[in-house]
Amino acid sequence: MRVLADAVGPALEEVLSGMGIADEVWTGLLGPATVEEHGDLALPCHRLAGTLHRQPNDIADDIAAALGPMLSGTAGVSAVSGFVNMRADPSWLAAQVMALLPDDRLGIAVEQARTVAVDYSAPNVAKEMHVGHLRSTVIGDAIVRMLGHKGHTVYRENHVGDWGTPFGMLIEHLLDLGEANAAEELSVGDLDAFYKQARAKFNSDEAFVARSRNRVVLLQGGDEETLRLWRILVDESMRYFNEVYGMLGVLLTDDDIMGESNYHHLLPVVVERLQASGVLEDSEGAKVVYPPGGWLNREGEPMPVIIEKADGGYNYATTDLACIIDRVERLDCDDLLYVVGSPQIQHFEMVFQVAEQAGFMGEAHNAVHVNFGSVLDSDGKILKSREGEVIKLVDLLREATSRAEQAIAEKNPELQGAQREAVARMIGIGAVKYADLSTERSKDYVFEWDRMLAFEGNTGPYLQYAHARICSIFRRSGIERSSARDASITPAQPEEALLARRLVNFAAVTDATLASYSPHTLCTYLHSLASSFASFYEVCPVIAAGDDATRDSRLALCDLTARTISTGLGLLGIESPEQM
RNA sequence: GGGCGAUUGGUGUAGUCUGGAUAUCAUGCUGGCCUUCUAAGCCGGUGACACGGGUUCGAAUCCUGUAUCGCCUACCA
Repeated sequence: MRVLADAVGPALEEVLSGMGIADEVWTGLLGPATVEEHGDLALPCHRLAGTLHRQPNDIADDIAAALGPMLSGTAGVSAVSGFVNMRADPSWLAAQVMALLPDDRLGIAVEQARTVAVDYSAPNVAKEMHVGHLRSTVIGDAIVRMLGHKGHTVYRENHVGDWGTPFGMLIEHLLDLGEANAAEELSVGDLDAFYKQARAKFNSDEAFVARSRNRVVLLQGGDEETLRLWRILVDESMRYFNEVYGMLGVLLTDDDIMGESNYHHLLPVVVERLQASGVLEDSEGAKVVYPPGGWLNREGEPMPVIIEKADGGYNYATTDLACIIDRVERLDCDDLLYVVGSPQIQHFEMVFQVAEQAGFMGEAHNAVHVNFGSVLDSDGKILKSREGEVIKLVDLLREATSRAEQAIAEKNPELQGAQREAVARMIGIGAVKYADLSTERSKDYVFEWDRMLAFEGNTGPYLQYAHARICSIFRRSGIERSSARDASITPAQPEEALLARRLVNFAAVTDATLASYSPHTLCTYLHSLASSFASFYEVCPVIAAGDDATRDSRLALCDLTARTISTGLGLLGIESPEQM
């Protein structure tokens, strides 16, 4: 509990410095009490025993005795088996919660603005978006929202795969189909079929292969007609991606597209600058850089980053270096975030090392690979679009929405028509997003329909349900939400006190979430908040509370809980319906 | 072969960075709770730190070895 730690800090410092304990020693020991009955904060004293030459129990007793009077009105202090425990005083807690009531930001501070580029989503033109693309898009979206809320300047960078050798093949297939037919084919959203047809011809038809190779040369050379055809592929794909983004409700727009083709003209510049900085070497006809990480290949020989291939072509790493230059020098970014899967850990480590070595980034720049685990099939293999039938993202989202609509029809038949559809969308999409955001991002997970579409337990709908119930209380009481905000809060019942404790932690949890770019931290918190609300809801009648003071206090707790849930879910890119 | 990472109740999962008291939550199974604000809910029971060493007053957490799994290991992106 950060607010309590801040509040008791000065008193602890006074007592412990009097005992000859340095600040950095005890601040490292102070933490949340691991046993809830003991309190909110604990200071284990066992490690002090050596330096003070006394028993941990005696040390804890002495600290507690000195601290107790000083913290009167803030926290109750006790000593148990070598731990000093501090429990927030109900009146102090009430004051903290009441301070949040009029605060639109619910305690979340605006920070000194940094400029941050977030690279995420990055689908491939003329390829289907499948469930594997979900994580980058959803995690990136949450990080973008949180950064913005903290006052930072954020550049959303959608690094679309819109360039490279497959486009020769794709353009020739487009011509074979005829432009109008091809556009039709693409707009239906069956990108996989289009890609597979092209690939099949490429594998079986030599004339087609020759045309494709020639077409790549024309594309690279800037041939106008070829570029026009390429544009059709890109535009049709982007139209489809935007449809998916619309269903998902993420912030990405056409303005955020910075595909690989945008960096194409910079690639020779990357080579020149690496050359100039003296790190570029020749190896087997290719131009390479050996970053300082001690990387080895299969044969145990030093492994380089390939900047320019022996045939004069460029690699992925070269484009990433061009991106770094662009983001640092044109956008003036402090932080570069890459929301990209874990298999590319080594790639990014090497690229970052090259960028530092060549002076593209300095001490002030902070490049982070926000990696995430793979989506696996039921055999534990990575879901790949090339083999087998892959679940299309749109199908997952449609299924989620339709299951949600079915659930509403059963559980709340009064919701009808367009309103029901809108709520079904919020619940269905919220469930899918929450399922993806709520586990630690670096872990792999096995894709299961029922896991992604669960509406019970630790799920998005559970949090939305708590929110909707609160809205319902206000609807029935006829009391305006805003009128609850100058109430006096008295957390008399244990359920009320627990709810208050959780509410007060929101800002600290949000900061911790952003510090590690781990949306699951916020998810875990919001679930515990919703859970403590549900317990409160069972035992603390609000509208039918015995007296006005209790009712107003509870209404204020409800209002604050609803705002915390909707703000928290909002930071994750999940909506909070008022009814469900 | 080398490198990186993972392993927590039947299942899924938090905690591991920064060691602390009785390991979180969910699901499953099980026993209760709808004439009062939405039962997508609440209350109770059940059940887990891969294995072996080491460091420490104290290890899921740090070090080390083993097993199993995943990823990466130069001209794909």
